[in-house]
Amino acid sequence: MKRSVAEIHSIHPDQAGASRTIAESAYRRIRQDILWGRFAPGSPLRSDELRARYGIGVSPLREALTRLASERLVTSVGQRGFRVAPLTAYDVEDTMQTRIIIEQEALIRSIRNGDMAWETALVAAFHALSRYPVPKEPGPATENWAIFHRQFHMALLSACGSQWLMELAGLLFDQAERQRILRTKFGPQKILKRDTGREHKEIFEAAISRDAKAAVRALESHYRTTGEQVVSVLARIPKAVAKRA
Amino acid sequence: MKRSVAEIHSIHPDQAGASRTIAESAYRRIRQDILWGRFAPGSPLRSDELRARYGIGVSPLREALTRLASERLVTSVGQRGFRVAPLTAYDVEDTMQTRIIIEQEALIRSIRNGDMAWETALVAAFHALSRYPVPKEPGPATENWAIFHRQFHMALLSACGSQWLMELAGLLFDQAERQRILRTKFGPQKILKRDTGREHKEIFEAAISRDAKAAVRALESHYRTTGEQVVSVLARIPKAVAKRA
DNA sequence: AACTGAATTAATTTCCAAAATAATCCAGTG
DNA sequence: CACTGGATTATTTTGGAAATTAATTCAGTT
Repeated sequence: MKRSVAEIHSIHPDQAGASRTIAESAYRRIRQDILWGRFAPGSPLRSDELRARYGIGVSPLREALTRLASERLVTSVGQRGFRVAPLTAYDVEDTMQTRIIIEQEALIRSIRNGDMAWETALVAAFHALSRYPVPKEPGPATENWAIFHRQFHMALLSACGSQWLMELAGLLFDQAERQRILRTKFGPQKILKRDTGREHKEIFEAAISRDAKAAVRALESHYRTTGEQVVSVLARIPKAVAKRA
Repeated sequence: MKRSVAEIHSIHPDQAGASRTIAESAYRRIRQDILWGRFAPGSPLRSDELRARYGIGVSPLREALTRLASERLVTSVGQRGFRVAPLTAYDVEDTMQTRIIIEQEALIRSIRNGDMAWETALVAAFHALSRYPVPKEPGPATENWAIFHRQFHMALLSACGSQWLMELAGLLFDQAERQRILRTKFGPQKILKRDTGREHKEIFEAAISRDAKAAVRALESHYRTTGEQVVSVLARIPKAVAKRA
């Protein structure tokens, strides 16, 4: 039994429709704030502060944090509350490698199974991404670019036929996304002697021409470079020092 | 940077120490009840009923269910509550295949990296599993066997060095575990013309003798057989009919 | 009968105050 | 001065009542 692209596509919170509950929307807002580095890695997420910040009660807040903990964006220790997940070189490395495992498989299957709908969606996603100017500095334009970026990468995999692979790929994508954002936000500007547009083009063209080997190679190198860049500026990223042992 | 076996080992809820909060223990108890098929796939999890059953308030209950939803053991639709995740042939197939991808990689790395501590832990886990009588019918003995079974499979992978791979393997193991339990609980008894003990022995011996190829092959066939058996009795597994469209 | 929609009932979701636990402070002691 | 233990304060966690939303019932109409 196989699933259509449309069925599997866009299962992720980011693109899902309007939130039906406060807990859901709190989850998204906090998630976004963590992804965009508005809380330093390791910093405590105190319930009163967050309640004030998002204007909600404890129950939906707790629900949101629990959910984020299960995807490793926050950590939680019983009776000692929640913190933004810290970030170590090990985490970056591990995320990158695991991501490659998952996406490699998904990409191969996608290229094998992809029908015309897949091609079309991919072309569209690539076009949107390539036409959107790569932002020079943080701001709302950057956040838009990030949406197109995510959609492009997910579109690549979307014909893989596996709900689990899609979900795990999304999960790890967002982990890497936080790392990437922290890097651009706190790392030095000049590190950017890298042509991301070209890298995407390479992946795209290999995928569209059904060259699985080349596509996987390009994707892997793309992720590897990102990972290495993050590691190289890790020291500059602010970390909240654990006050409470 | 690499992590020790001990660090990565036993990160999963099942084996973690005593729960520090009610929400945590509710999470475990409900989880266990779902895994062991005490709620039919698709059946609604009504908050009043669960509160009475586990003797807890709404807040920890909700937290537990949210957490279970994030690992796909329950589904949730905003404003319409939670249900035990349904089970389709697609789910079984997808879980199996994804599991193979993850564990294959983890097992290869584990065999490559495993030190003496890994070997020792593996020998111990295998011994415990092989000496424990394979239970004929459901009961507490079966639940004990399941613990040893899980520990053996995780011990195989425990030297892979990747936290993510371990976590994802655990997640998918438990998905497959629910499927397996549903099968033994509701499927016909006689299907058991299968020597699980032999299969484990094969995997174990290949791993210990550092034959990655053979180990992966044996593991894959082990999982494939399990998956096929589940699919074959899927129709017999009770499903709650959706009363509320 | 089949359909509509208002009224009723049932369920989930939220807020908040009380309870439980952890962190901090501080005086007293060796 | 370091250290212990008890009191104080800060924070998390929980239970339940109130608010919100969904499901059902049923009278009125065609």
